[in-house]
Amino acid sequence: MSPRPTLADVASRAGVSVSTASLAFSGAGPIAEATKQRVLDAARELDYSGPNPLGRQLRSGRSGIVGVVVGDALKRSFRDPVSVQLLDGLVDTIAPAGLGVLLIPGPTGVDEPAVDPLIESAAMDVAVMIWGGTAEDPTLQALRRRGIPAVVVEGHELDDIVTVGIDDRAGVAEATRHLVGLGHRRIATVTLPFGPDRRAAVAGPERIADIRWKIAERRLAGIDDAGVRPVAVYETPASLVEHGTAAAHALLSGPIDQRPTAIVAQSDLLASGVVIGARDLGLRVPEDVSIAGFDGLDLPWLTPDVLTTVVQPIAEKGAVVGQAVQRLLAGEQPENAMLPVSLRVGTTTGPAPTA
Amino acid sequence: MSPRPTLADVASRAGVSVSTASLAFSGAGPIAEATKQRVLDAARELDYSGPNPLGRQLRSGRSGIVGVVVGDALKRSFRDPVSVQLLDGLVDTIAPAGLGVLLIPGPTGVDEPAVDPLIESAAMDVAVMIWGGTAEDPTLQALRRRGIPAVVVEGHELDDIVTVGIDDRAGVAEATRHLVGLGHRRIATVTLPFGPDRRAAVAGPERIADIRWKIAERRLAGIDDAGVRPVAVYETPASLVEHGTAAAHALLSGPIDQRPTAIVAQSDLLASGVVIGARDLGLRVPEDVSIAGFDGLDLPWLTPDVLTTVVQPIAEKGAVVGQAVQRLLAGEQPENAMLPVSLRVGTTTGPAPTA
DNA sequence: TTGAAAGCGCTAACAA
DNA sequence: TTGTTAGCGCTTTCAA
Repeated sequence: MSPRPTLADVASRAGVSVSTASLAFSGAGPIAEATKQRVLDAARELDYSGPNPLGRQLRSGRSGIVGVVVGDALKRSFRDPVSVQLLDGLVDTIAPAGLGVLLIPGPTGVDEPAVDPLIESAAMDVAVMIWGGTAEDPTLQALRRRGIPAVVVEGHELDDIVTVGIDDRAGVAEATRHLVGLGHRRIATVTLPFGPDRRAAVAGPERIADIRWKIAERRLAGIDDAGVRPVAVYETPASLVEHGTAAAHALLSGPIDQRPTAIVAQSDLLASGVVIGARDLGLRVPEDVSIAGFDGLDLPWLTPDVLTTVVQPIAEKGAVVGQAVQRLLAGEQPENAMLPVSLRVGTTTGPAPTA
Repeated sequence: MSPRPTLADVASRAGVSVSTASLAFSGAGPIAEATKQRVLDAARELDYSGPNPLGRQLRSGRSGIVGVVVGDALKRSFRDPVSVQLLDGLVDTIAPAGLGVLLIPGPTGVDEPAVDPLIESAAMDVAVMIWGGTAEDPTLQALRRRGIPAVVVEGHELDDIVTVGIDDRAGVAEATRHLVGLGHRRIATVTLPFGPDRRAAVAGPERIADIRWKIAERRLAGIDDAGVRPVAVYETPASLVEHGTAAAHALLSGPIDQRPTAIVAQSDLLASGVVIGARDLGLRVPEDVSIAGFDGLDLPWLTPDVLTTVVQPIAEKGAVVGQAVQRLLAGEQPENAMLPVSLRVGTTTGPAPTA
């Protein structure tokens, strides 16, 4: 089989110059209809399927690729519907602009601090980090070094990157106040990971003072904002149902007069795990314990129960990220964005037990 | 800010030729250690972060990109853990080779037959379709036209593409025989989508004769292989819990002497939905109705129940796809692969009710 | 409306 | 071990 034909082959077969042939495909300049047809015919005859993107990319200096750094192994990230829906909103927004998403696995753990080779050397015009990242993040540093602009979701606000987040602090505060209003006084919380050194345990004050990832920190601060001091802060290694279940077992096994009457989880997956764990222990939800989540997901397996949760506009967040990406590509400097959230009261929270 | 430095800038600052500078970065030839250091120093001084991938790509004719066509809107595809775990296995396998995954949304519906523009014009060396695709699939045709080799998961076996699948037909047959062995005679089945025109309804014979997507067809054939004629075939629009629940409502609402005593679902998500739906109707699982699934997922929210299911090696399937991709890149012609499955008996199947 | 020519940034023969 | 040279396939001035 012969090598793939190039634009030059097509041009010579059509009896025109390469530049004219280019025009026939790009439509980026005036060209006689007849000439154009001749070029396209020649292309068909040669089985030429259009300009090689590699040539175009080198010439334009643009790859049309948006690198998306997911928080972790894909397997873990994508078990989280929040990441997936965000990605979906992002793709929907940038696809019309001809941009594609390159998946880049994030750091797998503390022990393996090396960034994925794709971050060092893949062609991309912009990068998106969908889950946090600290200022000294090696990923961010590598991107900086390469001069690739970045959009960070739920991260620290830094000067040289664009941040897109939600008002999660206020959301958690509202959920907490809702519980206080129901008479709850012993409130515990189940959090997202504090940083790359993921743990599954109740966190002490020193540990809490050393939270790396902003998202956990802000949502924890929301409880404080509501004037509540949680009776326990349980840190999970990932936003997954099973970690919520483990948290429930740890938090709810104590004597009735000491165990929390309400639990605020920092994600819906964790919250639904807490619901399951509470039931494992023979507790009724919400009669014995009230449980609130965060995200506003649809959790079909919880039906008929509906989680009380802080609803965040996930797809919209993805769209906002997509817009920021396009603005960066256009050479503009997008503003940081902060999207609002709202409390949705479901069936998993109720009056505090009177006992 | 000045334009990004190029290899030529670095070379001239280091007082060497461009090709020597190239060697300093690629290590693809003999170079004196001192020279190399000089080049790297010059690079650091100029804030040069390594060769521009675009140049390398054009030169080599390779983008290092594997386009992965997901079955549908990402949102839907990635709610399916099977797709996600497959992708994870694939990424793990090809990442060490420096290959990246470009996400390409598949066709959204019948009404919108256009393929994603990325398929027509994104730079990629190989394409992977993670969920079926028929011979006349526009996606496959576009790839063919562009001369991009393809690996298809769970699809038709075609001459010019590599197929990776599992022995699902035998797996379903085994699950069905397990039920027959438990005394079940009235067995219904809940299937994956038949094709792009997704429906949620019991399918008649004509509809069944016109299944487009191989995966549903093969798993249905497995029931036949076990010598069972299903009392009803319920087709779902997607492998999601809620569709399984709807199927259960449709299949299990009839009078006790007519309703199926066992249901074989073509996925675990569907099966767990069926379990939930059966319980909604006040039926006990497995006392009143036995339910078997397919995939072998961990479903934390089903605990303490464990689904009886056909376990498939999903991550391994992803790895096999990754190997096929690399072989194609090496110019070889990989064999089609068919991976084995095995039945895992859980707590959701039991003896047929004696009534 | 078309063509000639330059060059995007890099790598790889080949020669020195 | 290093340098010279050519060119990957394309787009875009600029001139005709």
